[in-house]
Amino acid sequence: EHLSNLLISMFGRCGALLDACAVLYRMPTPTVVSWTSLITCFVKNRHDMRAVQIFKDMLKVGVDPNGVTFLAVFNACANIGSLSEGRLIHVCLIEAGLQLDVAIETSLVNMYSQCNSLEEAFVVFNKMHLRNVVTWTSMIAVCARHGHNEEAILLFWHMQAESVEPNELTFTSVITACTSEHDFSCGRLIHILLMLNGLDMDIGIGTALITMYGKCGAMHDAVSVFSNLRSCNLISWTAMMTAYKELEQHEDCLQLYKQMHMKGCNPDIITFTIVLNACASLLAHFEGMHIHMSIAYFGLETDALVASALIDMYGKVGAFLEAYSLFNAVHQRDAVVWSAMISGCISKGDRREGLRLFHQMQKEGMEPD
RNA sequence: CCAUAACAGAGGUUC
Repeated sequence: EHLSNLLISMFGRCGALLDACAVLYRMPTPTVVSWTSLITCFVKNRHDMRAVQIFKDMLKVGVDPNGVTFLAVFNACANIGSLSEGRLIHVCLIEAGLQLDVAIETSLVNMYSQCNSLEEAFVVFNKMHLRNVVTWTSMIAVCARHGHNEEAILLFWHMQAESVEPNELTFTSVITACTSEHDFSCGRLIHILLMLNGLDMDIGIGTALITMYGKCGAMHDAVSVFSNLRSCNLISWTAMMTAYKELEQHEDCLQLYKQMHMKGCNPDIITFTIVLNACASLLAHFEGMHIHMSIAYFGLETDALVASALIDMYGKVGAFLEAYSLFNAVHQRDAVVWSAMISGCISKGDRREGLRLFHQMQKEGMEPD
C-alpha cells in the first residue's frame, strides 16, 4: 500500500485528481497516509473545498487524522479563507489529542491569518513554546500585510533576541514593513545586518531595500544597493525607476529605462506606467510617444493601468487628441482612467468638457472617489 | 519513514 500511496501523490502532482481518487477507492484499507495524500493532492490543485470535504469523509469512515493531515487541511482552510471552517477543524485537532509540533502550530497561525483573524493567529503564536524561522516569518509577513508594520518590526527584533536566524523571506517582509512606515533608521539597521552575511546582494532583498530607500528619500543608498545587486530582473529595474521617479529624478528614470531595454529586458505594465509618469513630469511629449509605440507593440494600449498613464501623459503635454482617442479606445474604464481624462480637460482650461465627462462617468455607474 | 507548515520583493490620476 506504500506504492498506492505514492501513486496517489504522483497523480496529484500531475493534476490527475480523478485517478488519485480512483486509487484510494480501490484500496482495501486506505490508511491515514492514503487519505492525507489525497487531501494534499486537492490542496495542491487549489480544490480546497473538496479537500476539506475529503477530510470529513475520512473522519466519517473512522480513520484518525495525524499531524500531517492537519497540515494539509489547515492549508486548505487558509486558501478558502473560511474562518468558521478553520475553527471547526482546530477543534478537531484539539479533540484528536495529538502532540503538537512547531509545523502544526505554524500552519494554524497561518490559517488564522489568512482567514483575517490576526487575533486568533496571535493567540496561537503567543502560546507556542518553540518558534522557528517559518513561524516568525509567517507572523511578520502577516502583520505587514495587515498594515501592522510597527508590530512586524518589533517581531523581527524579538526574533533576533531569541537567536532565530532570519532568511530571505523574513528580511523582505520586515523591509516591506519599514517601507510602509517610512522607517529609515530601522531599514538601514537591517541593511547593515544584511551586509554582514552578503544577503544585501540578493535580488529579492535588494529590491525591497531599493524601494525602502526610495520611499525614505535616500537616493544614494538606493543606487548603491542597485549597483551591488548580484543580478537584475524586471522587478529590480522597475523598483529603481520608481525610486528615481518618486524623487523627481525623471531623466535618470528614463535613462535607466533605456539601459534596461539595451540589456534585453522587456518592460511590462508596471514599468510602462512608471516611465510614462516620468515623461509626464518632464513634459517629454516625444519620449512619451516613443514609449507609446512600444506599448502598442506589446498590445497593452487598452489596459486600464497603462491607458490612464498614457492619457495622463498626453493630457499634461497638451496632446488632447491623442488623450481623447485613447480614452475612447479603453473598454474597461475605471475611476483612474476617468480622472486622468477629466484632469486633462481641466488643465487644458476646458472646464465644461471636464464637467460633462464627470457627469457622464456617473451616468455610466462609476462612483467618483 | 509512503503524505508534510510561512512563499516574500517593483504598481497608475488627483490630493
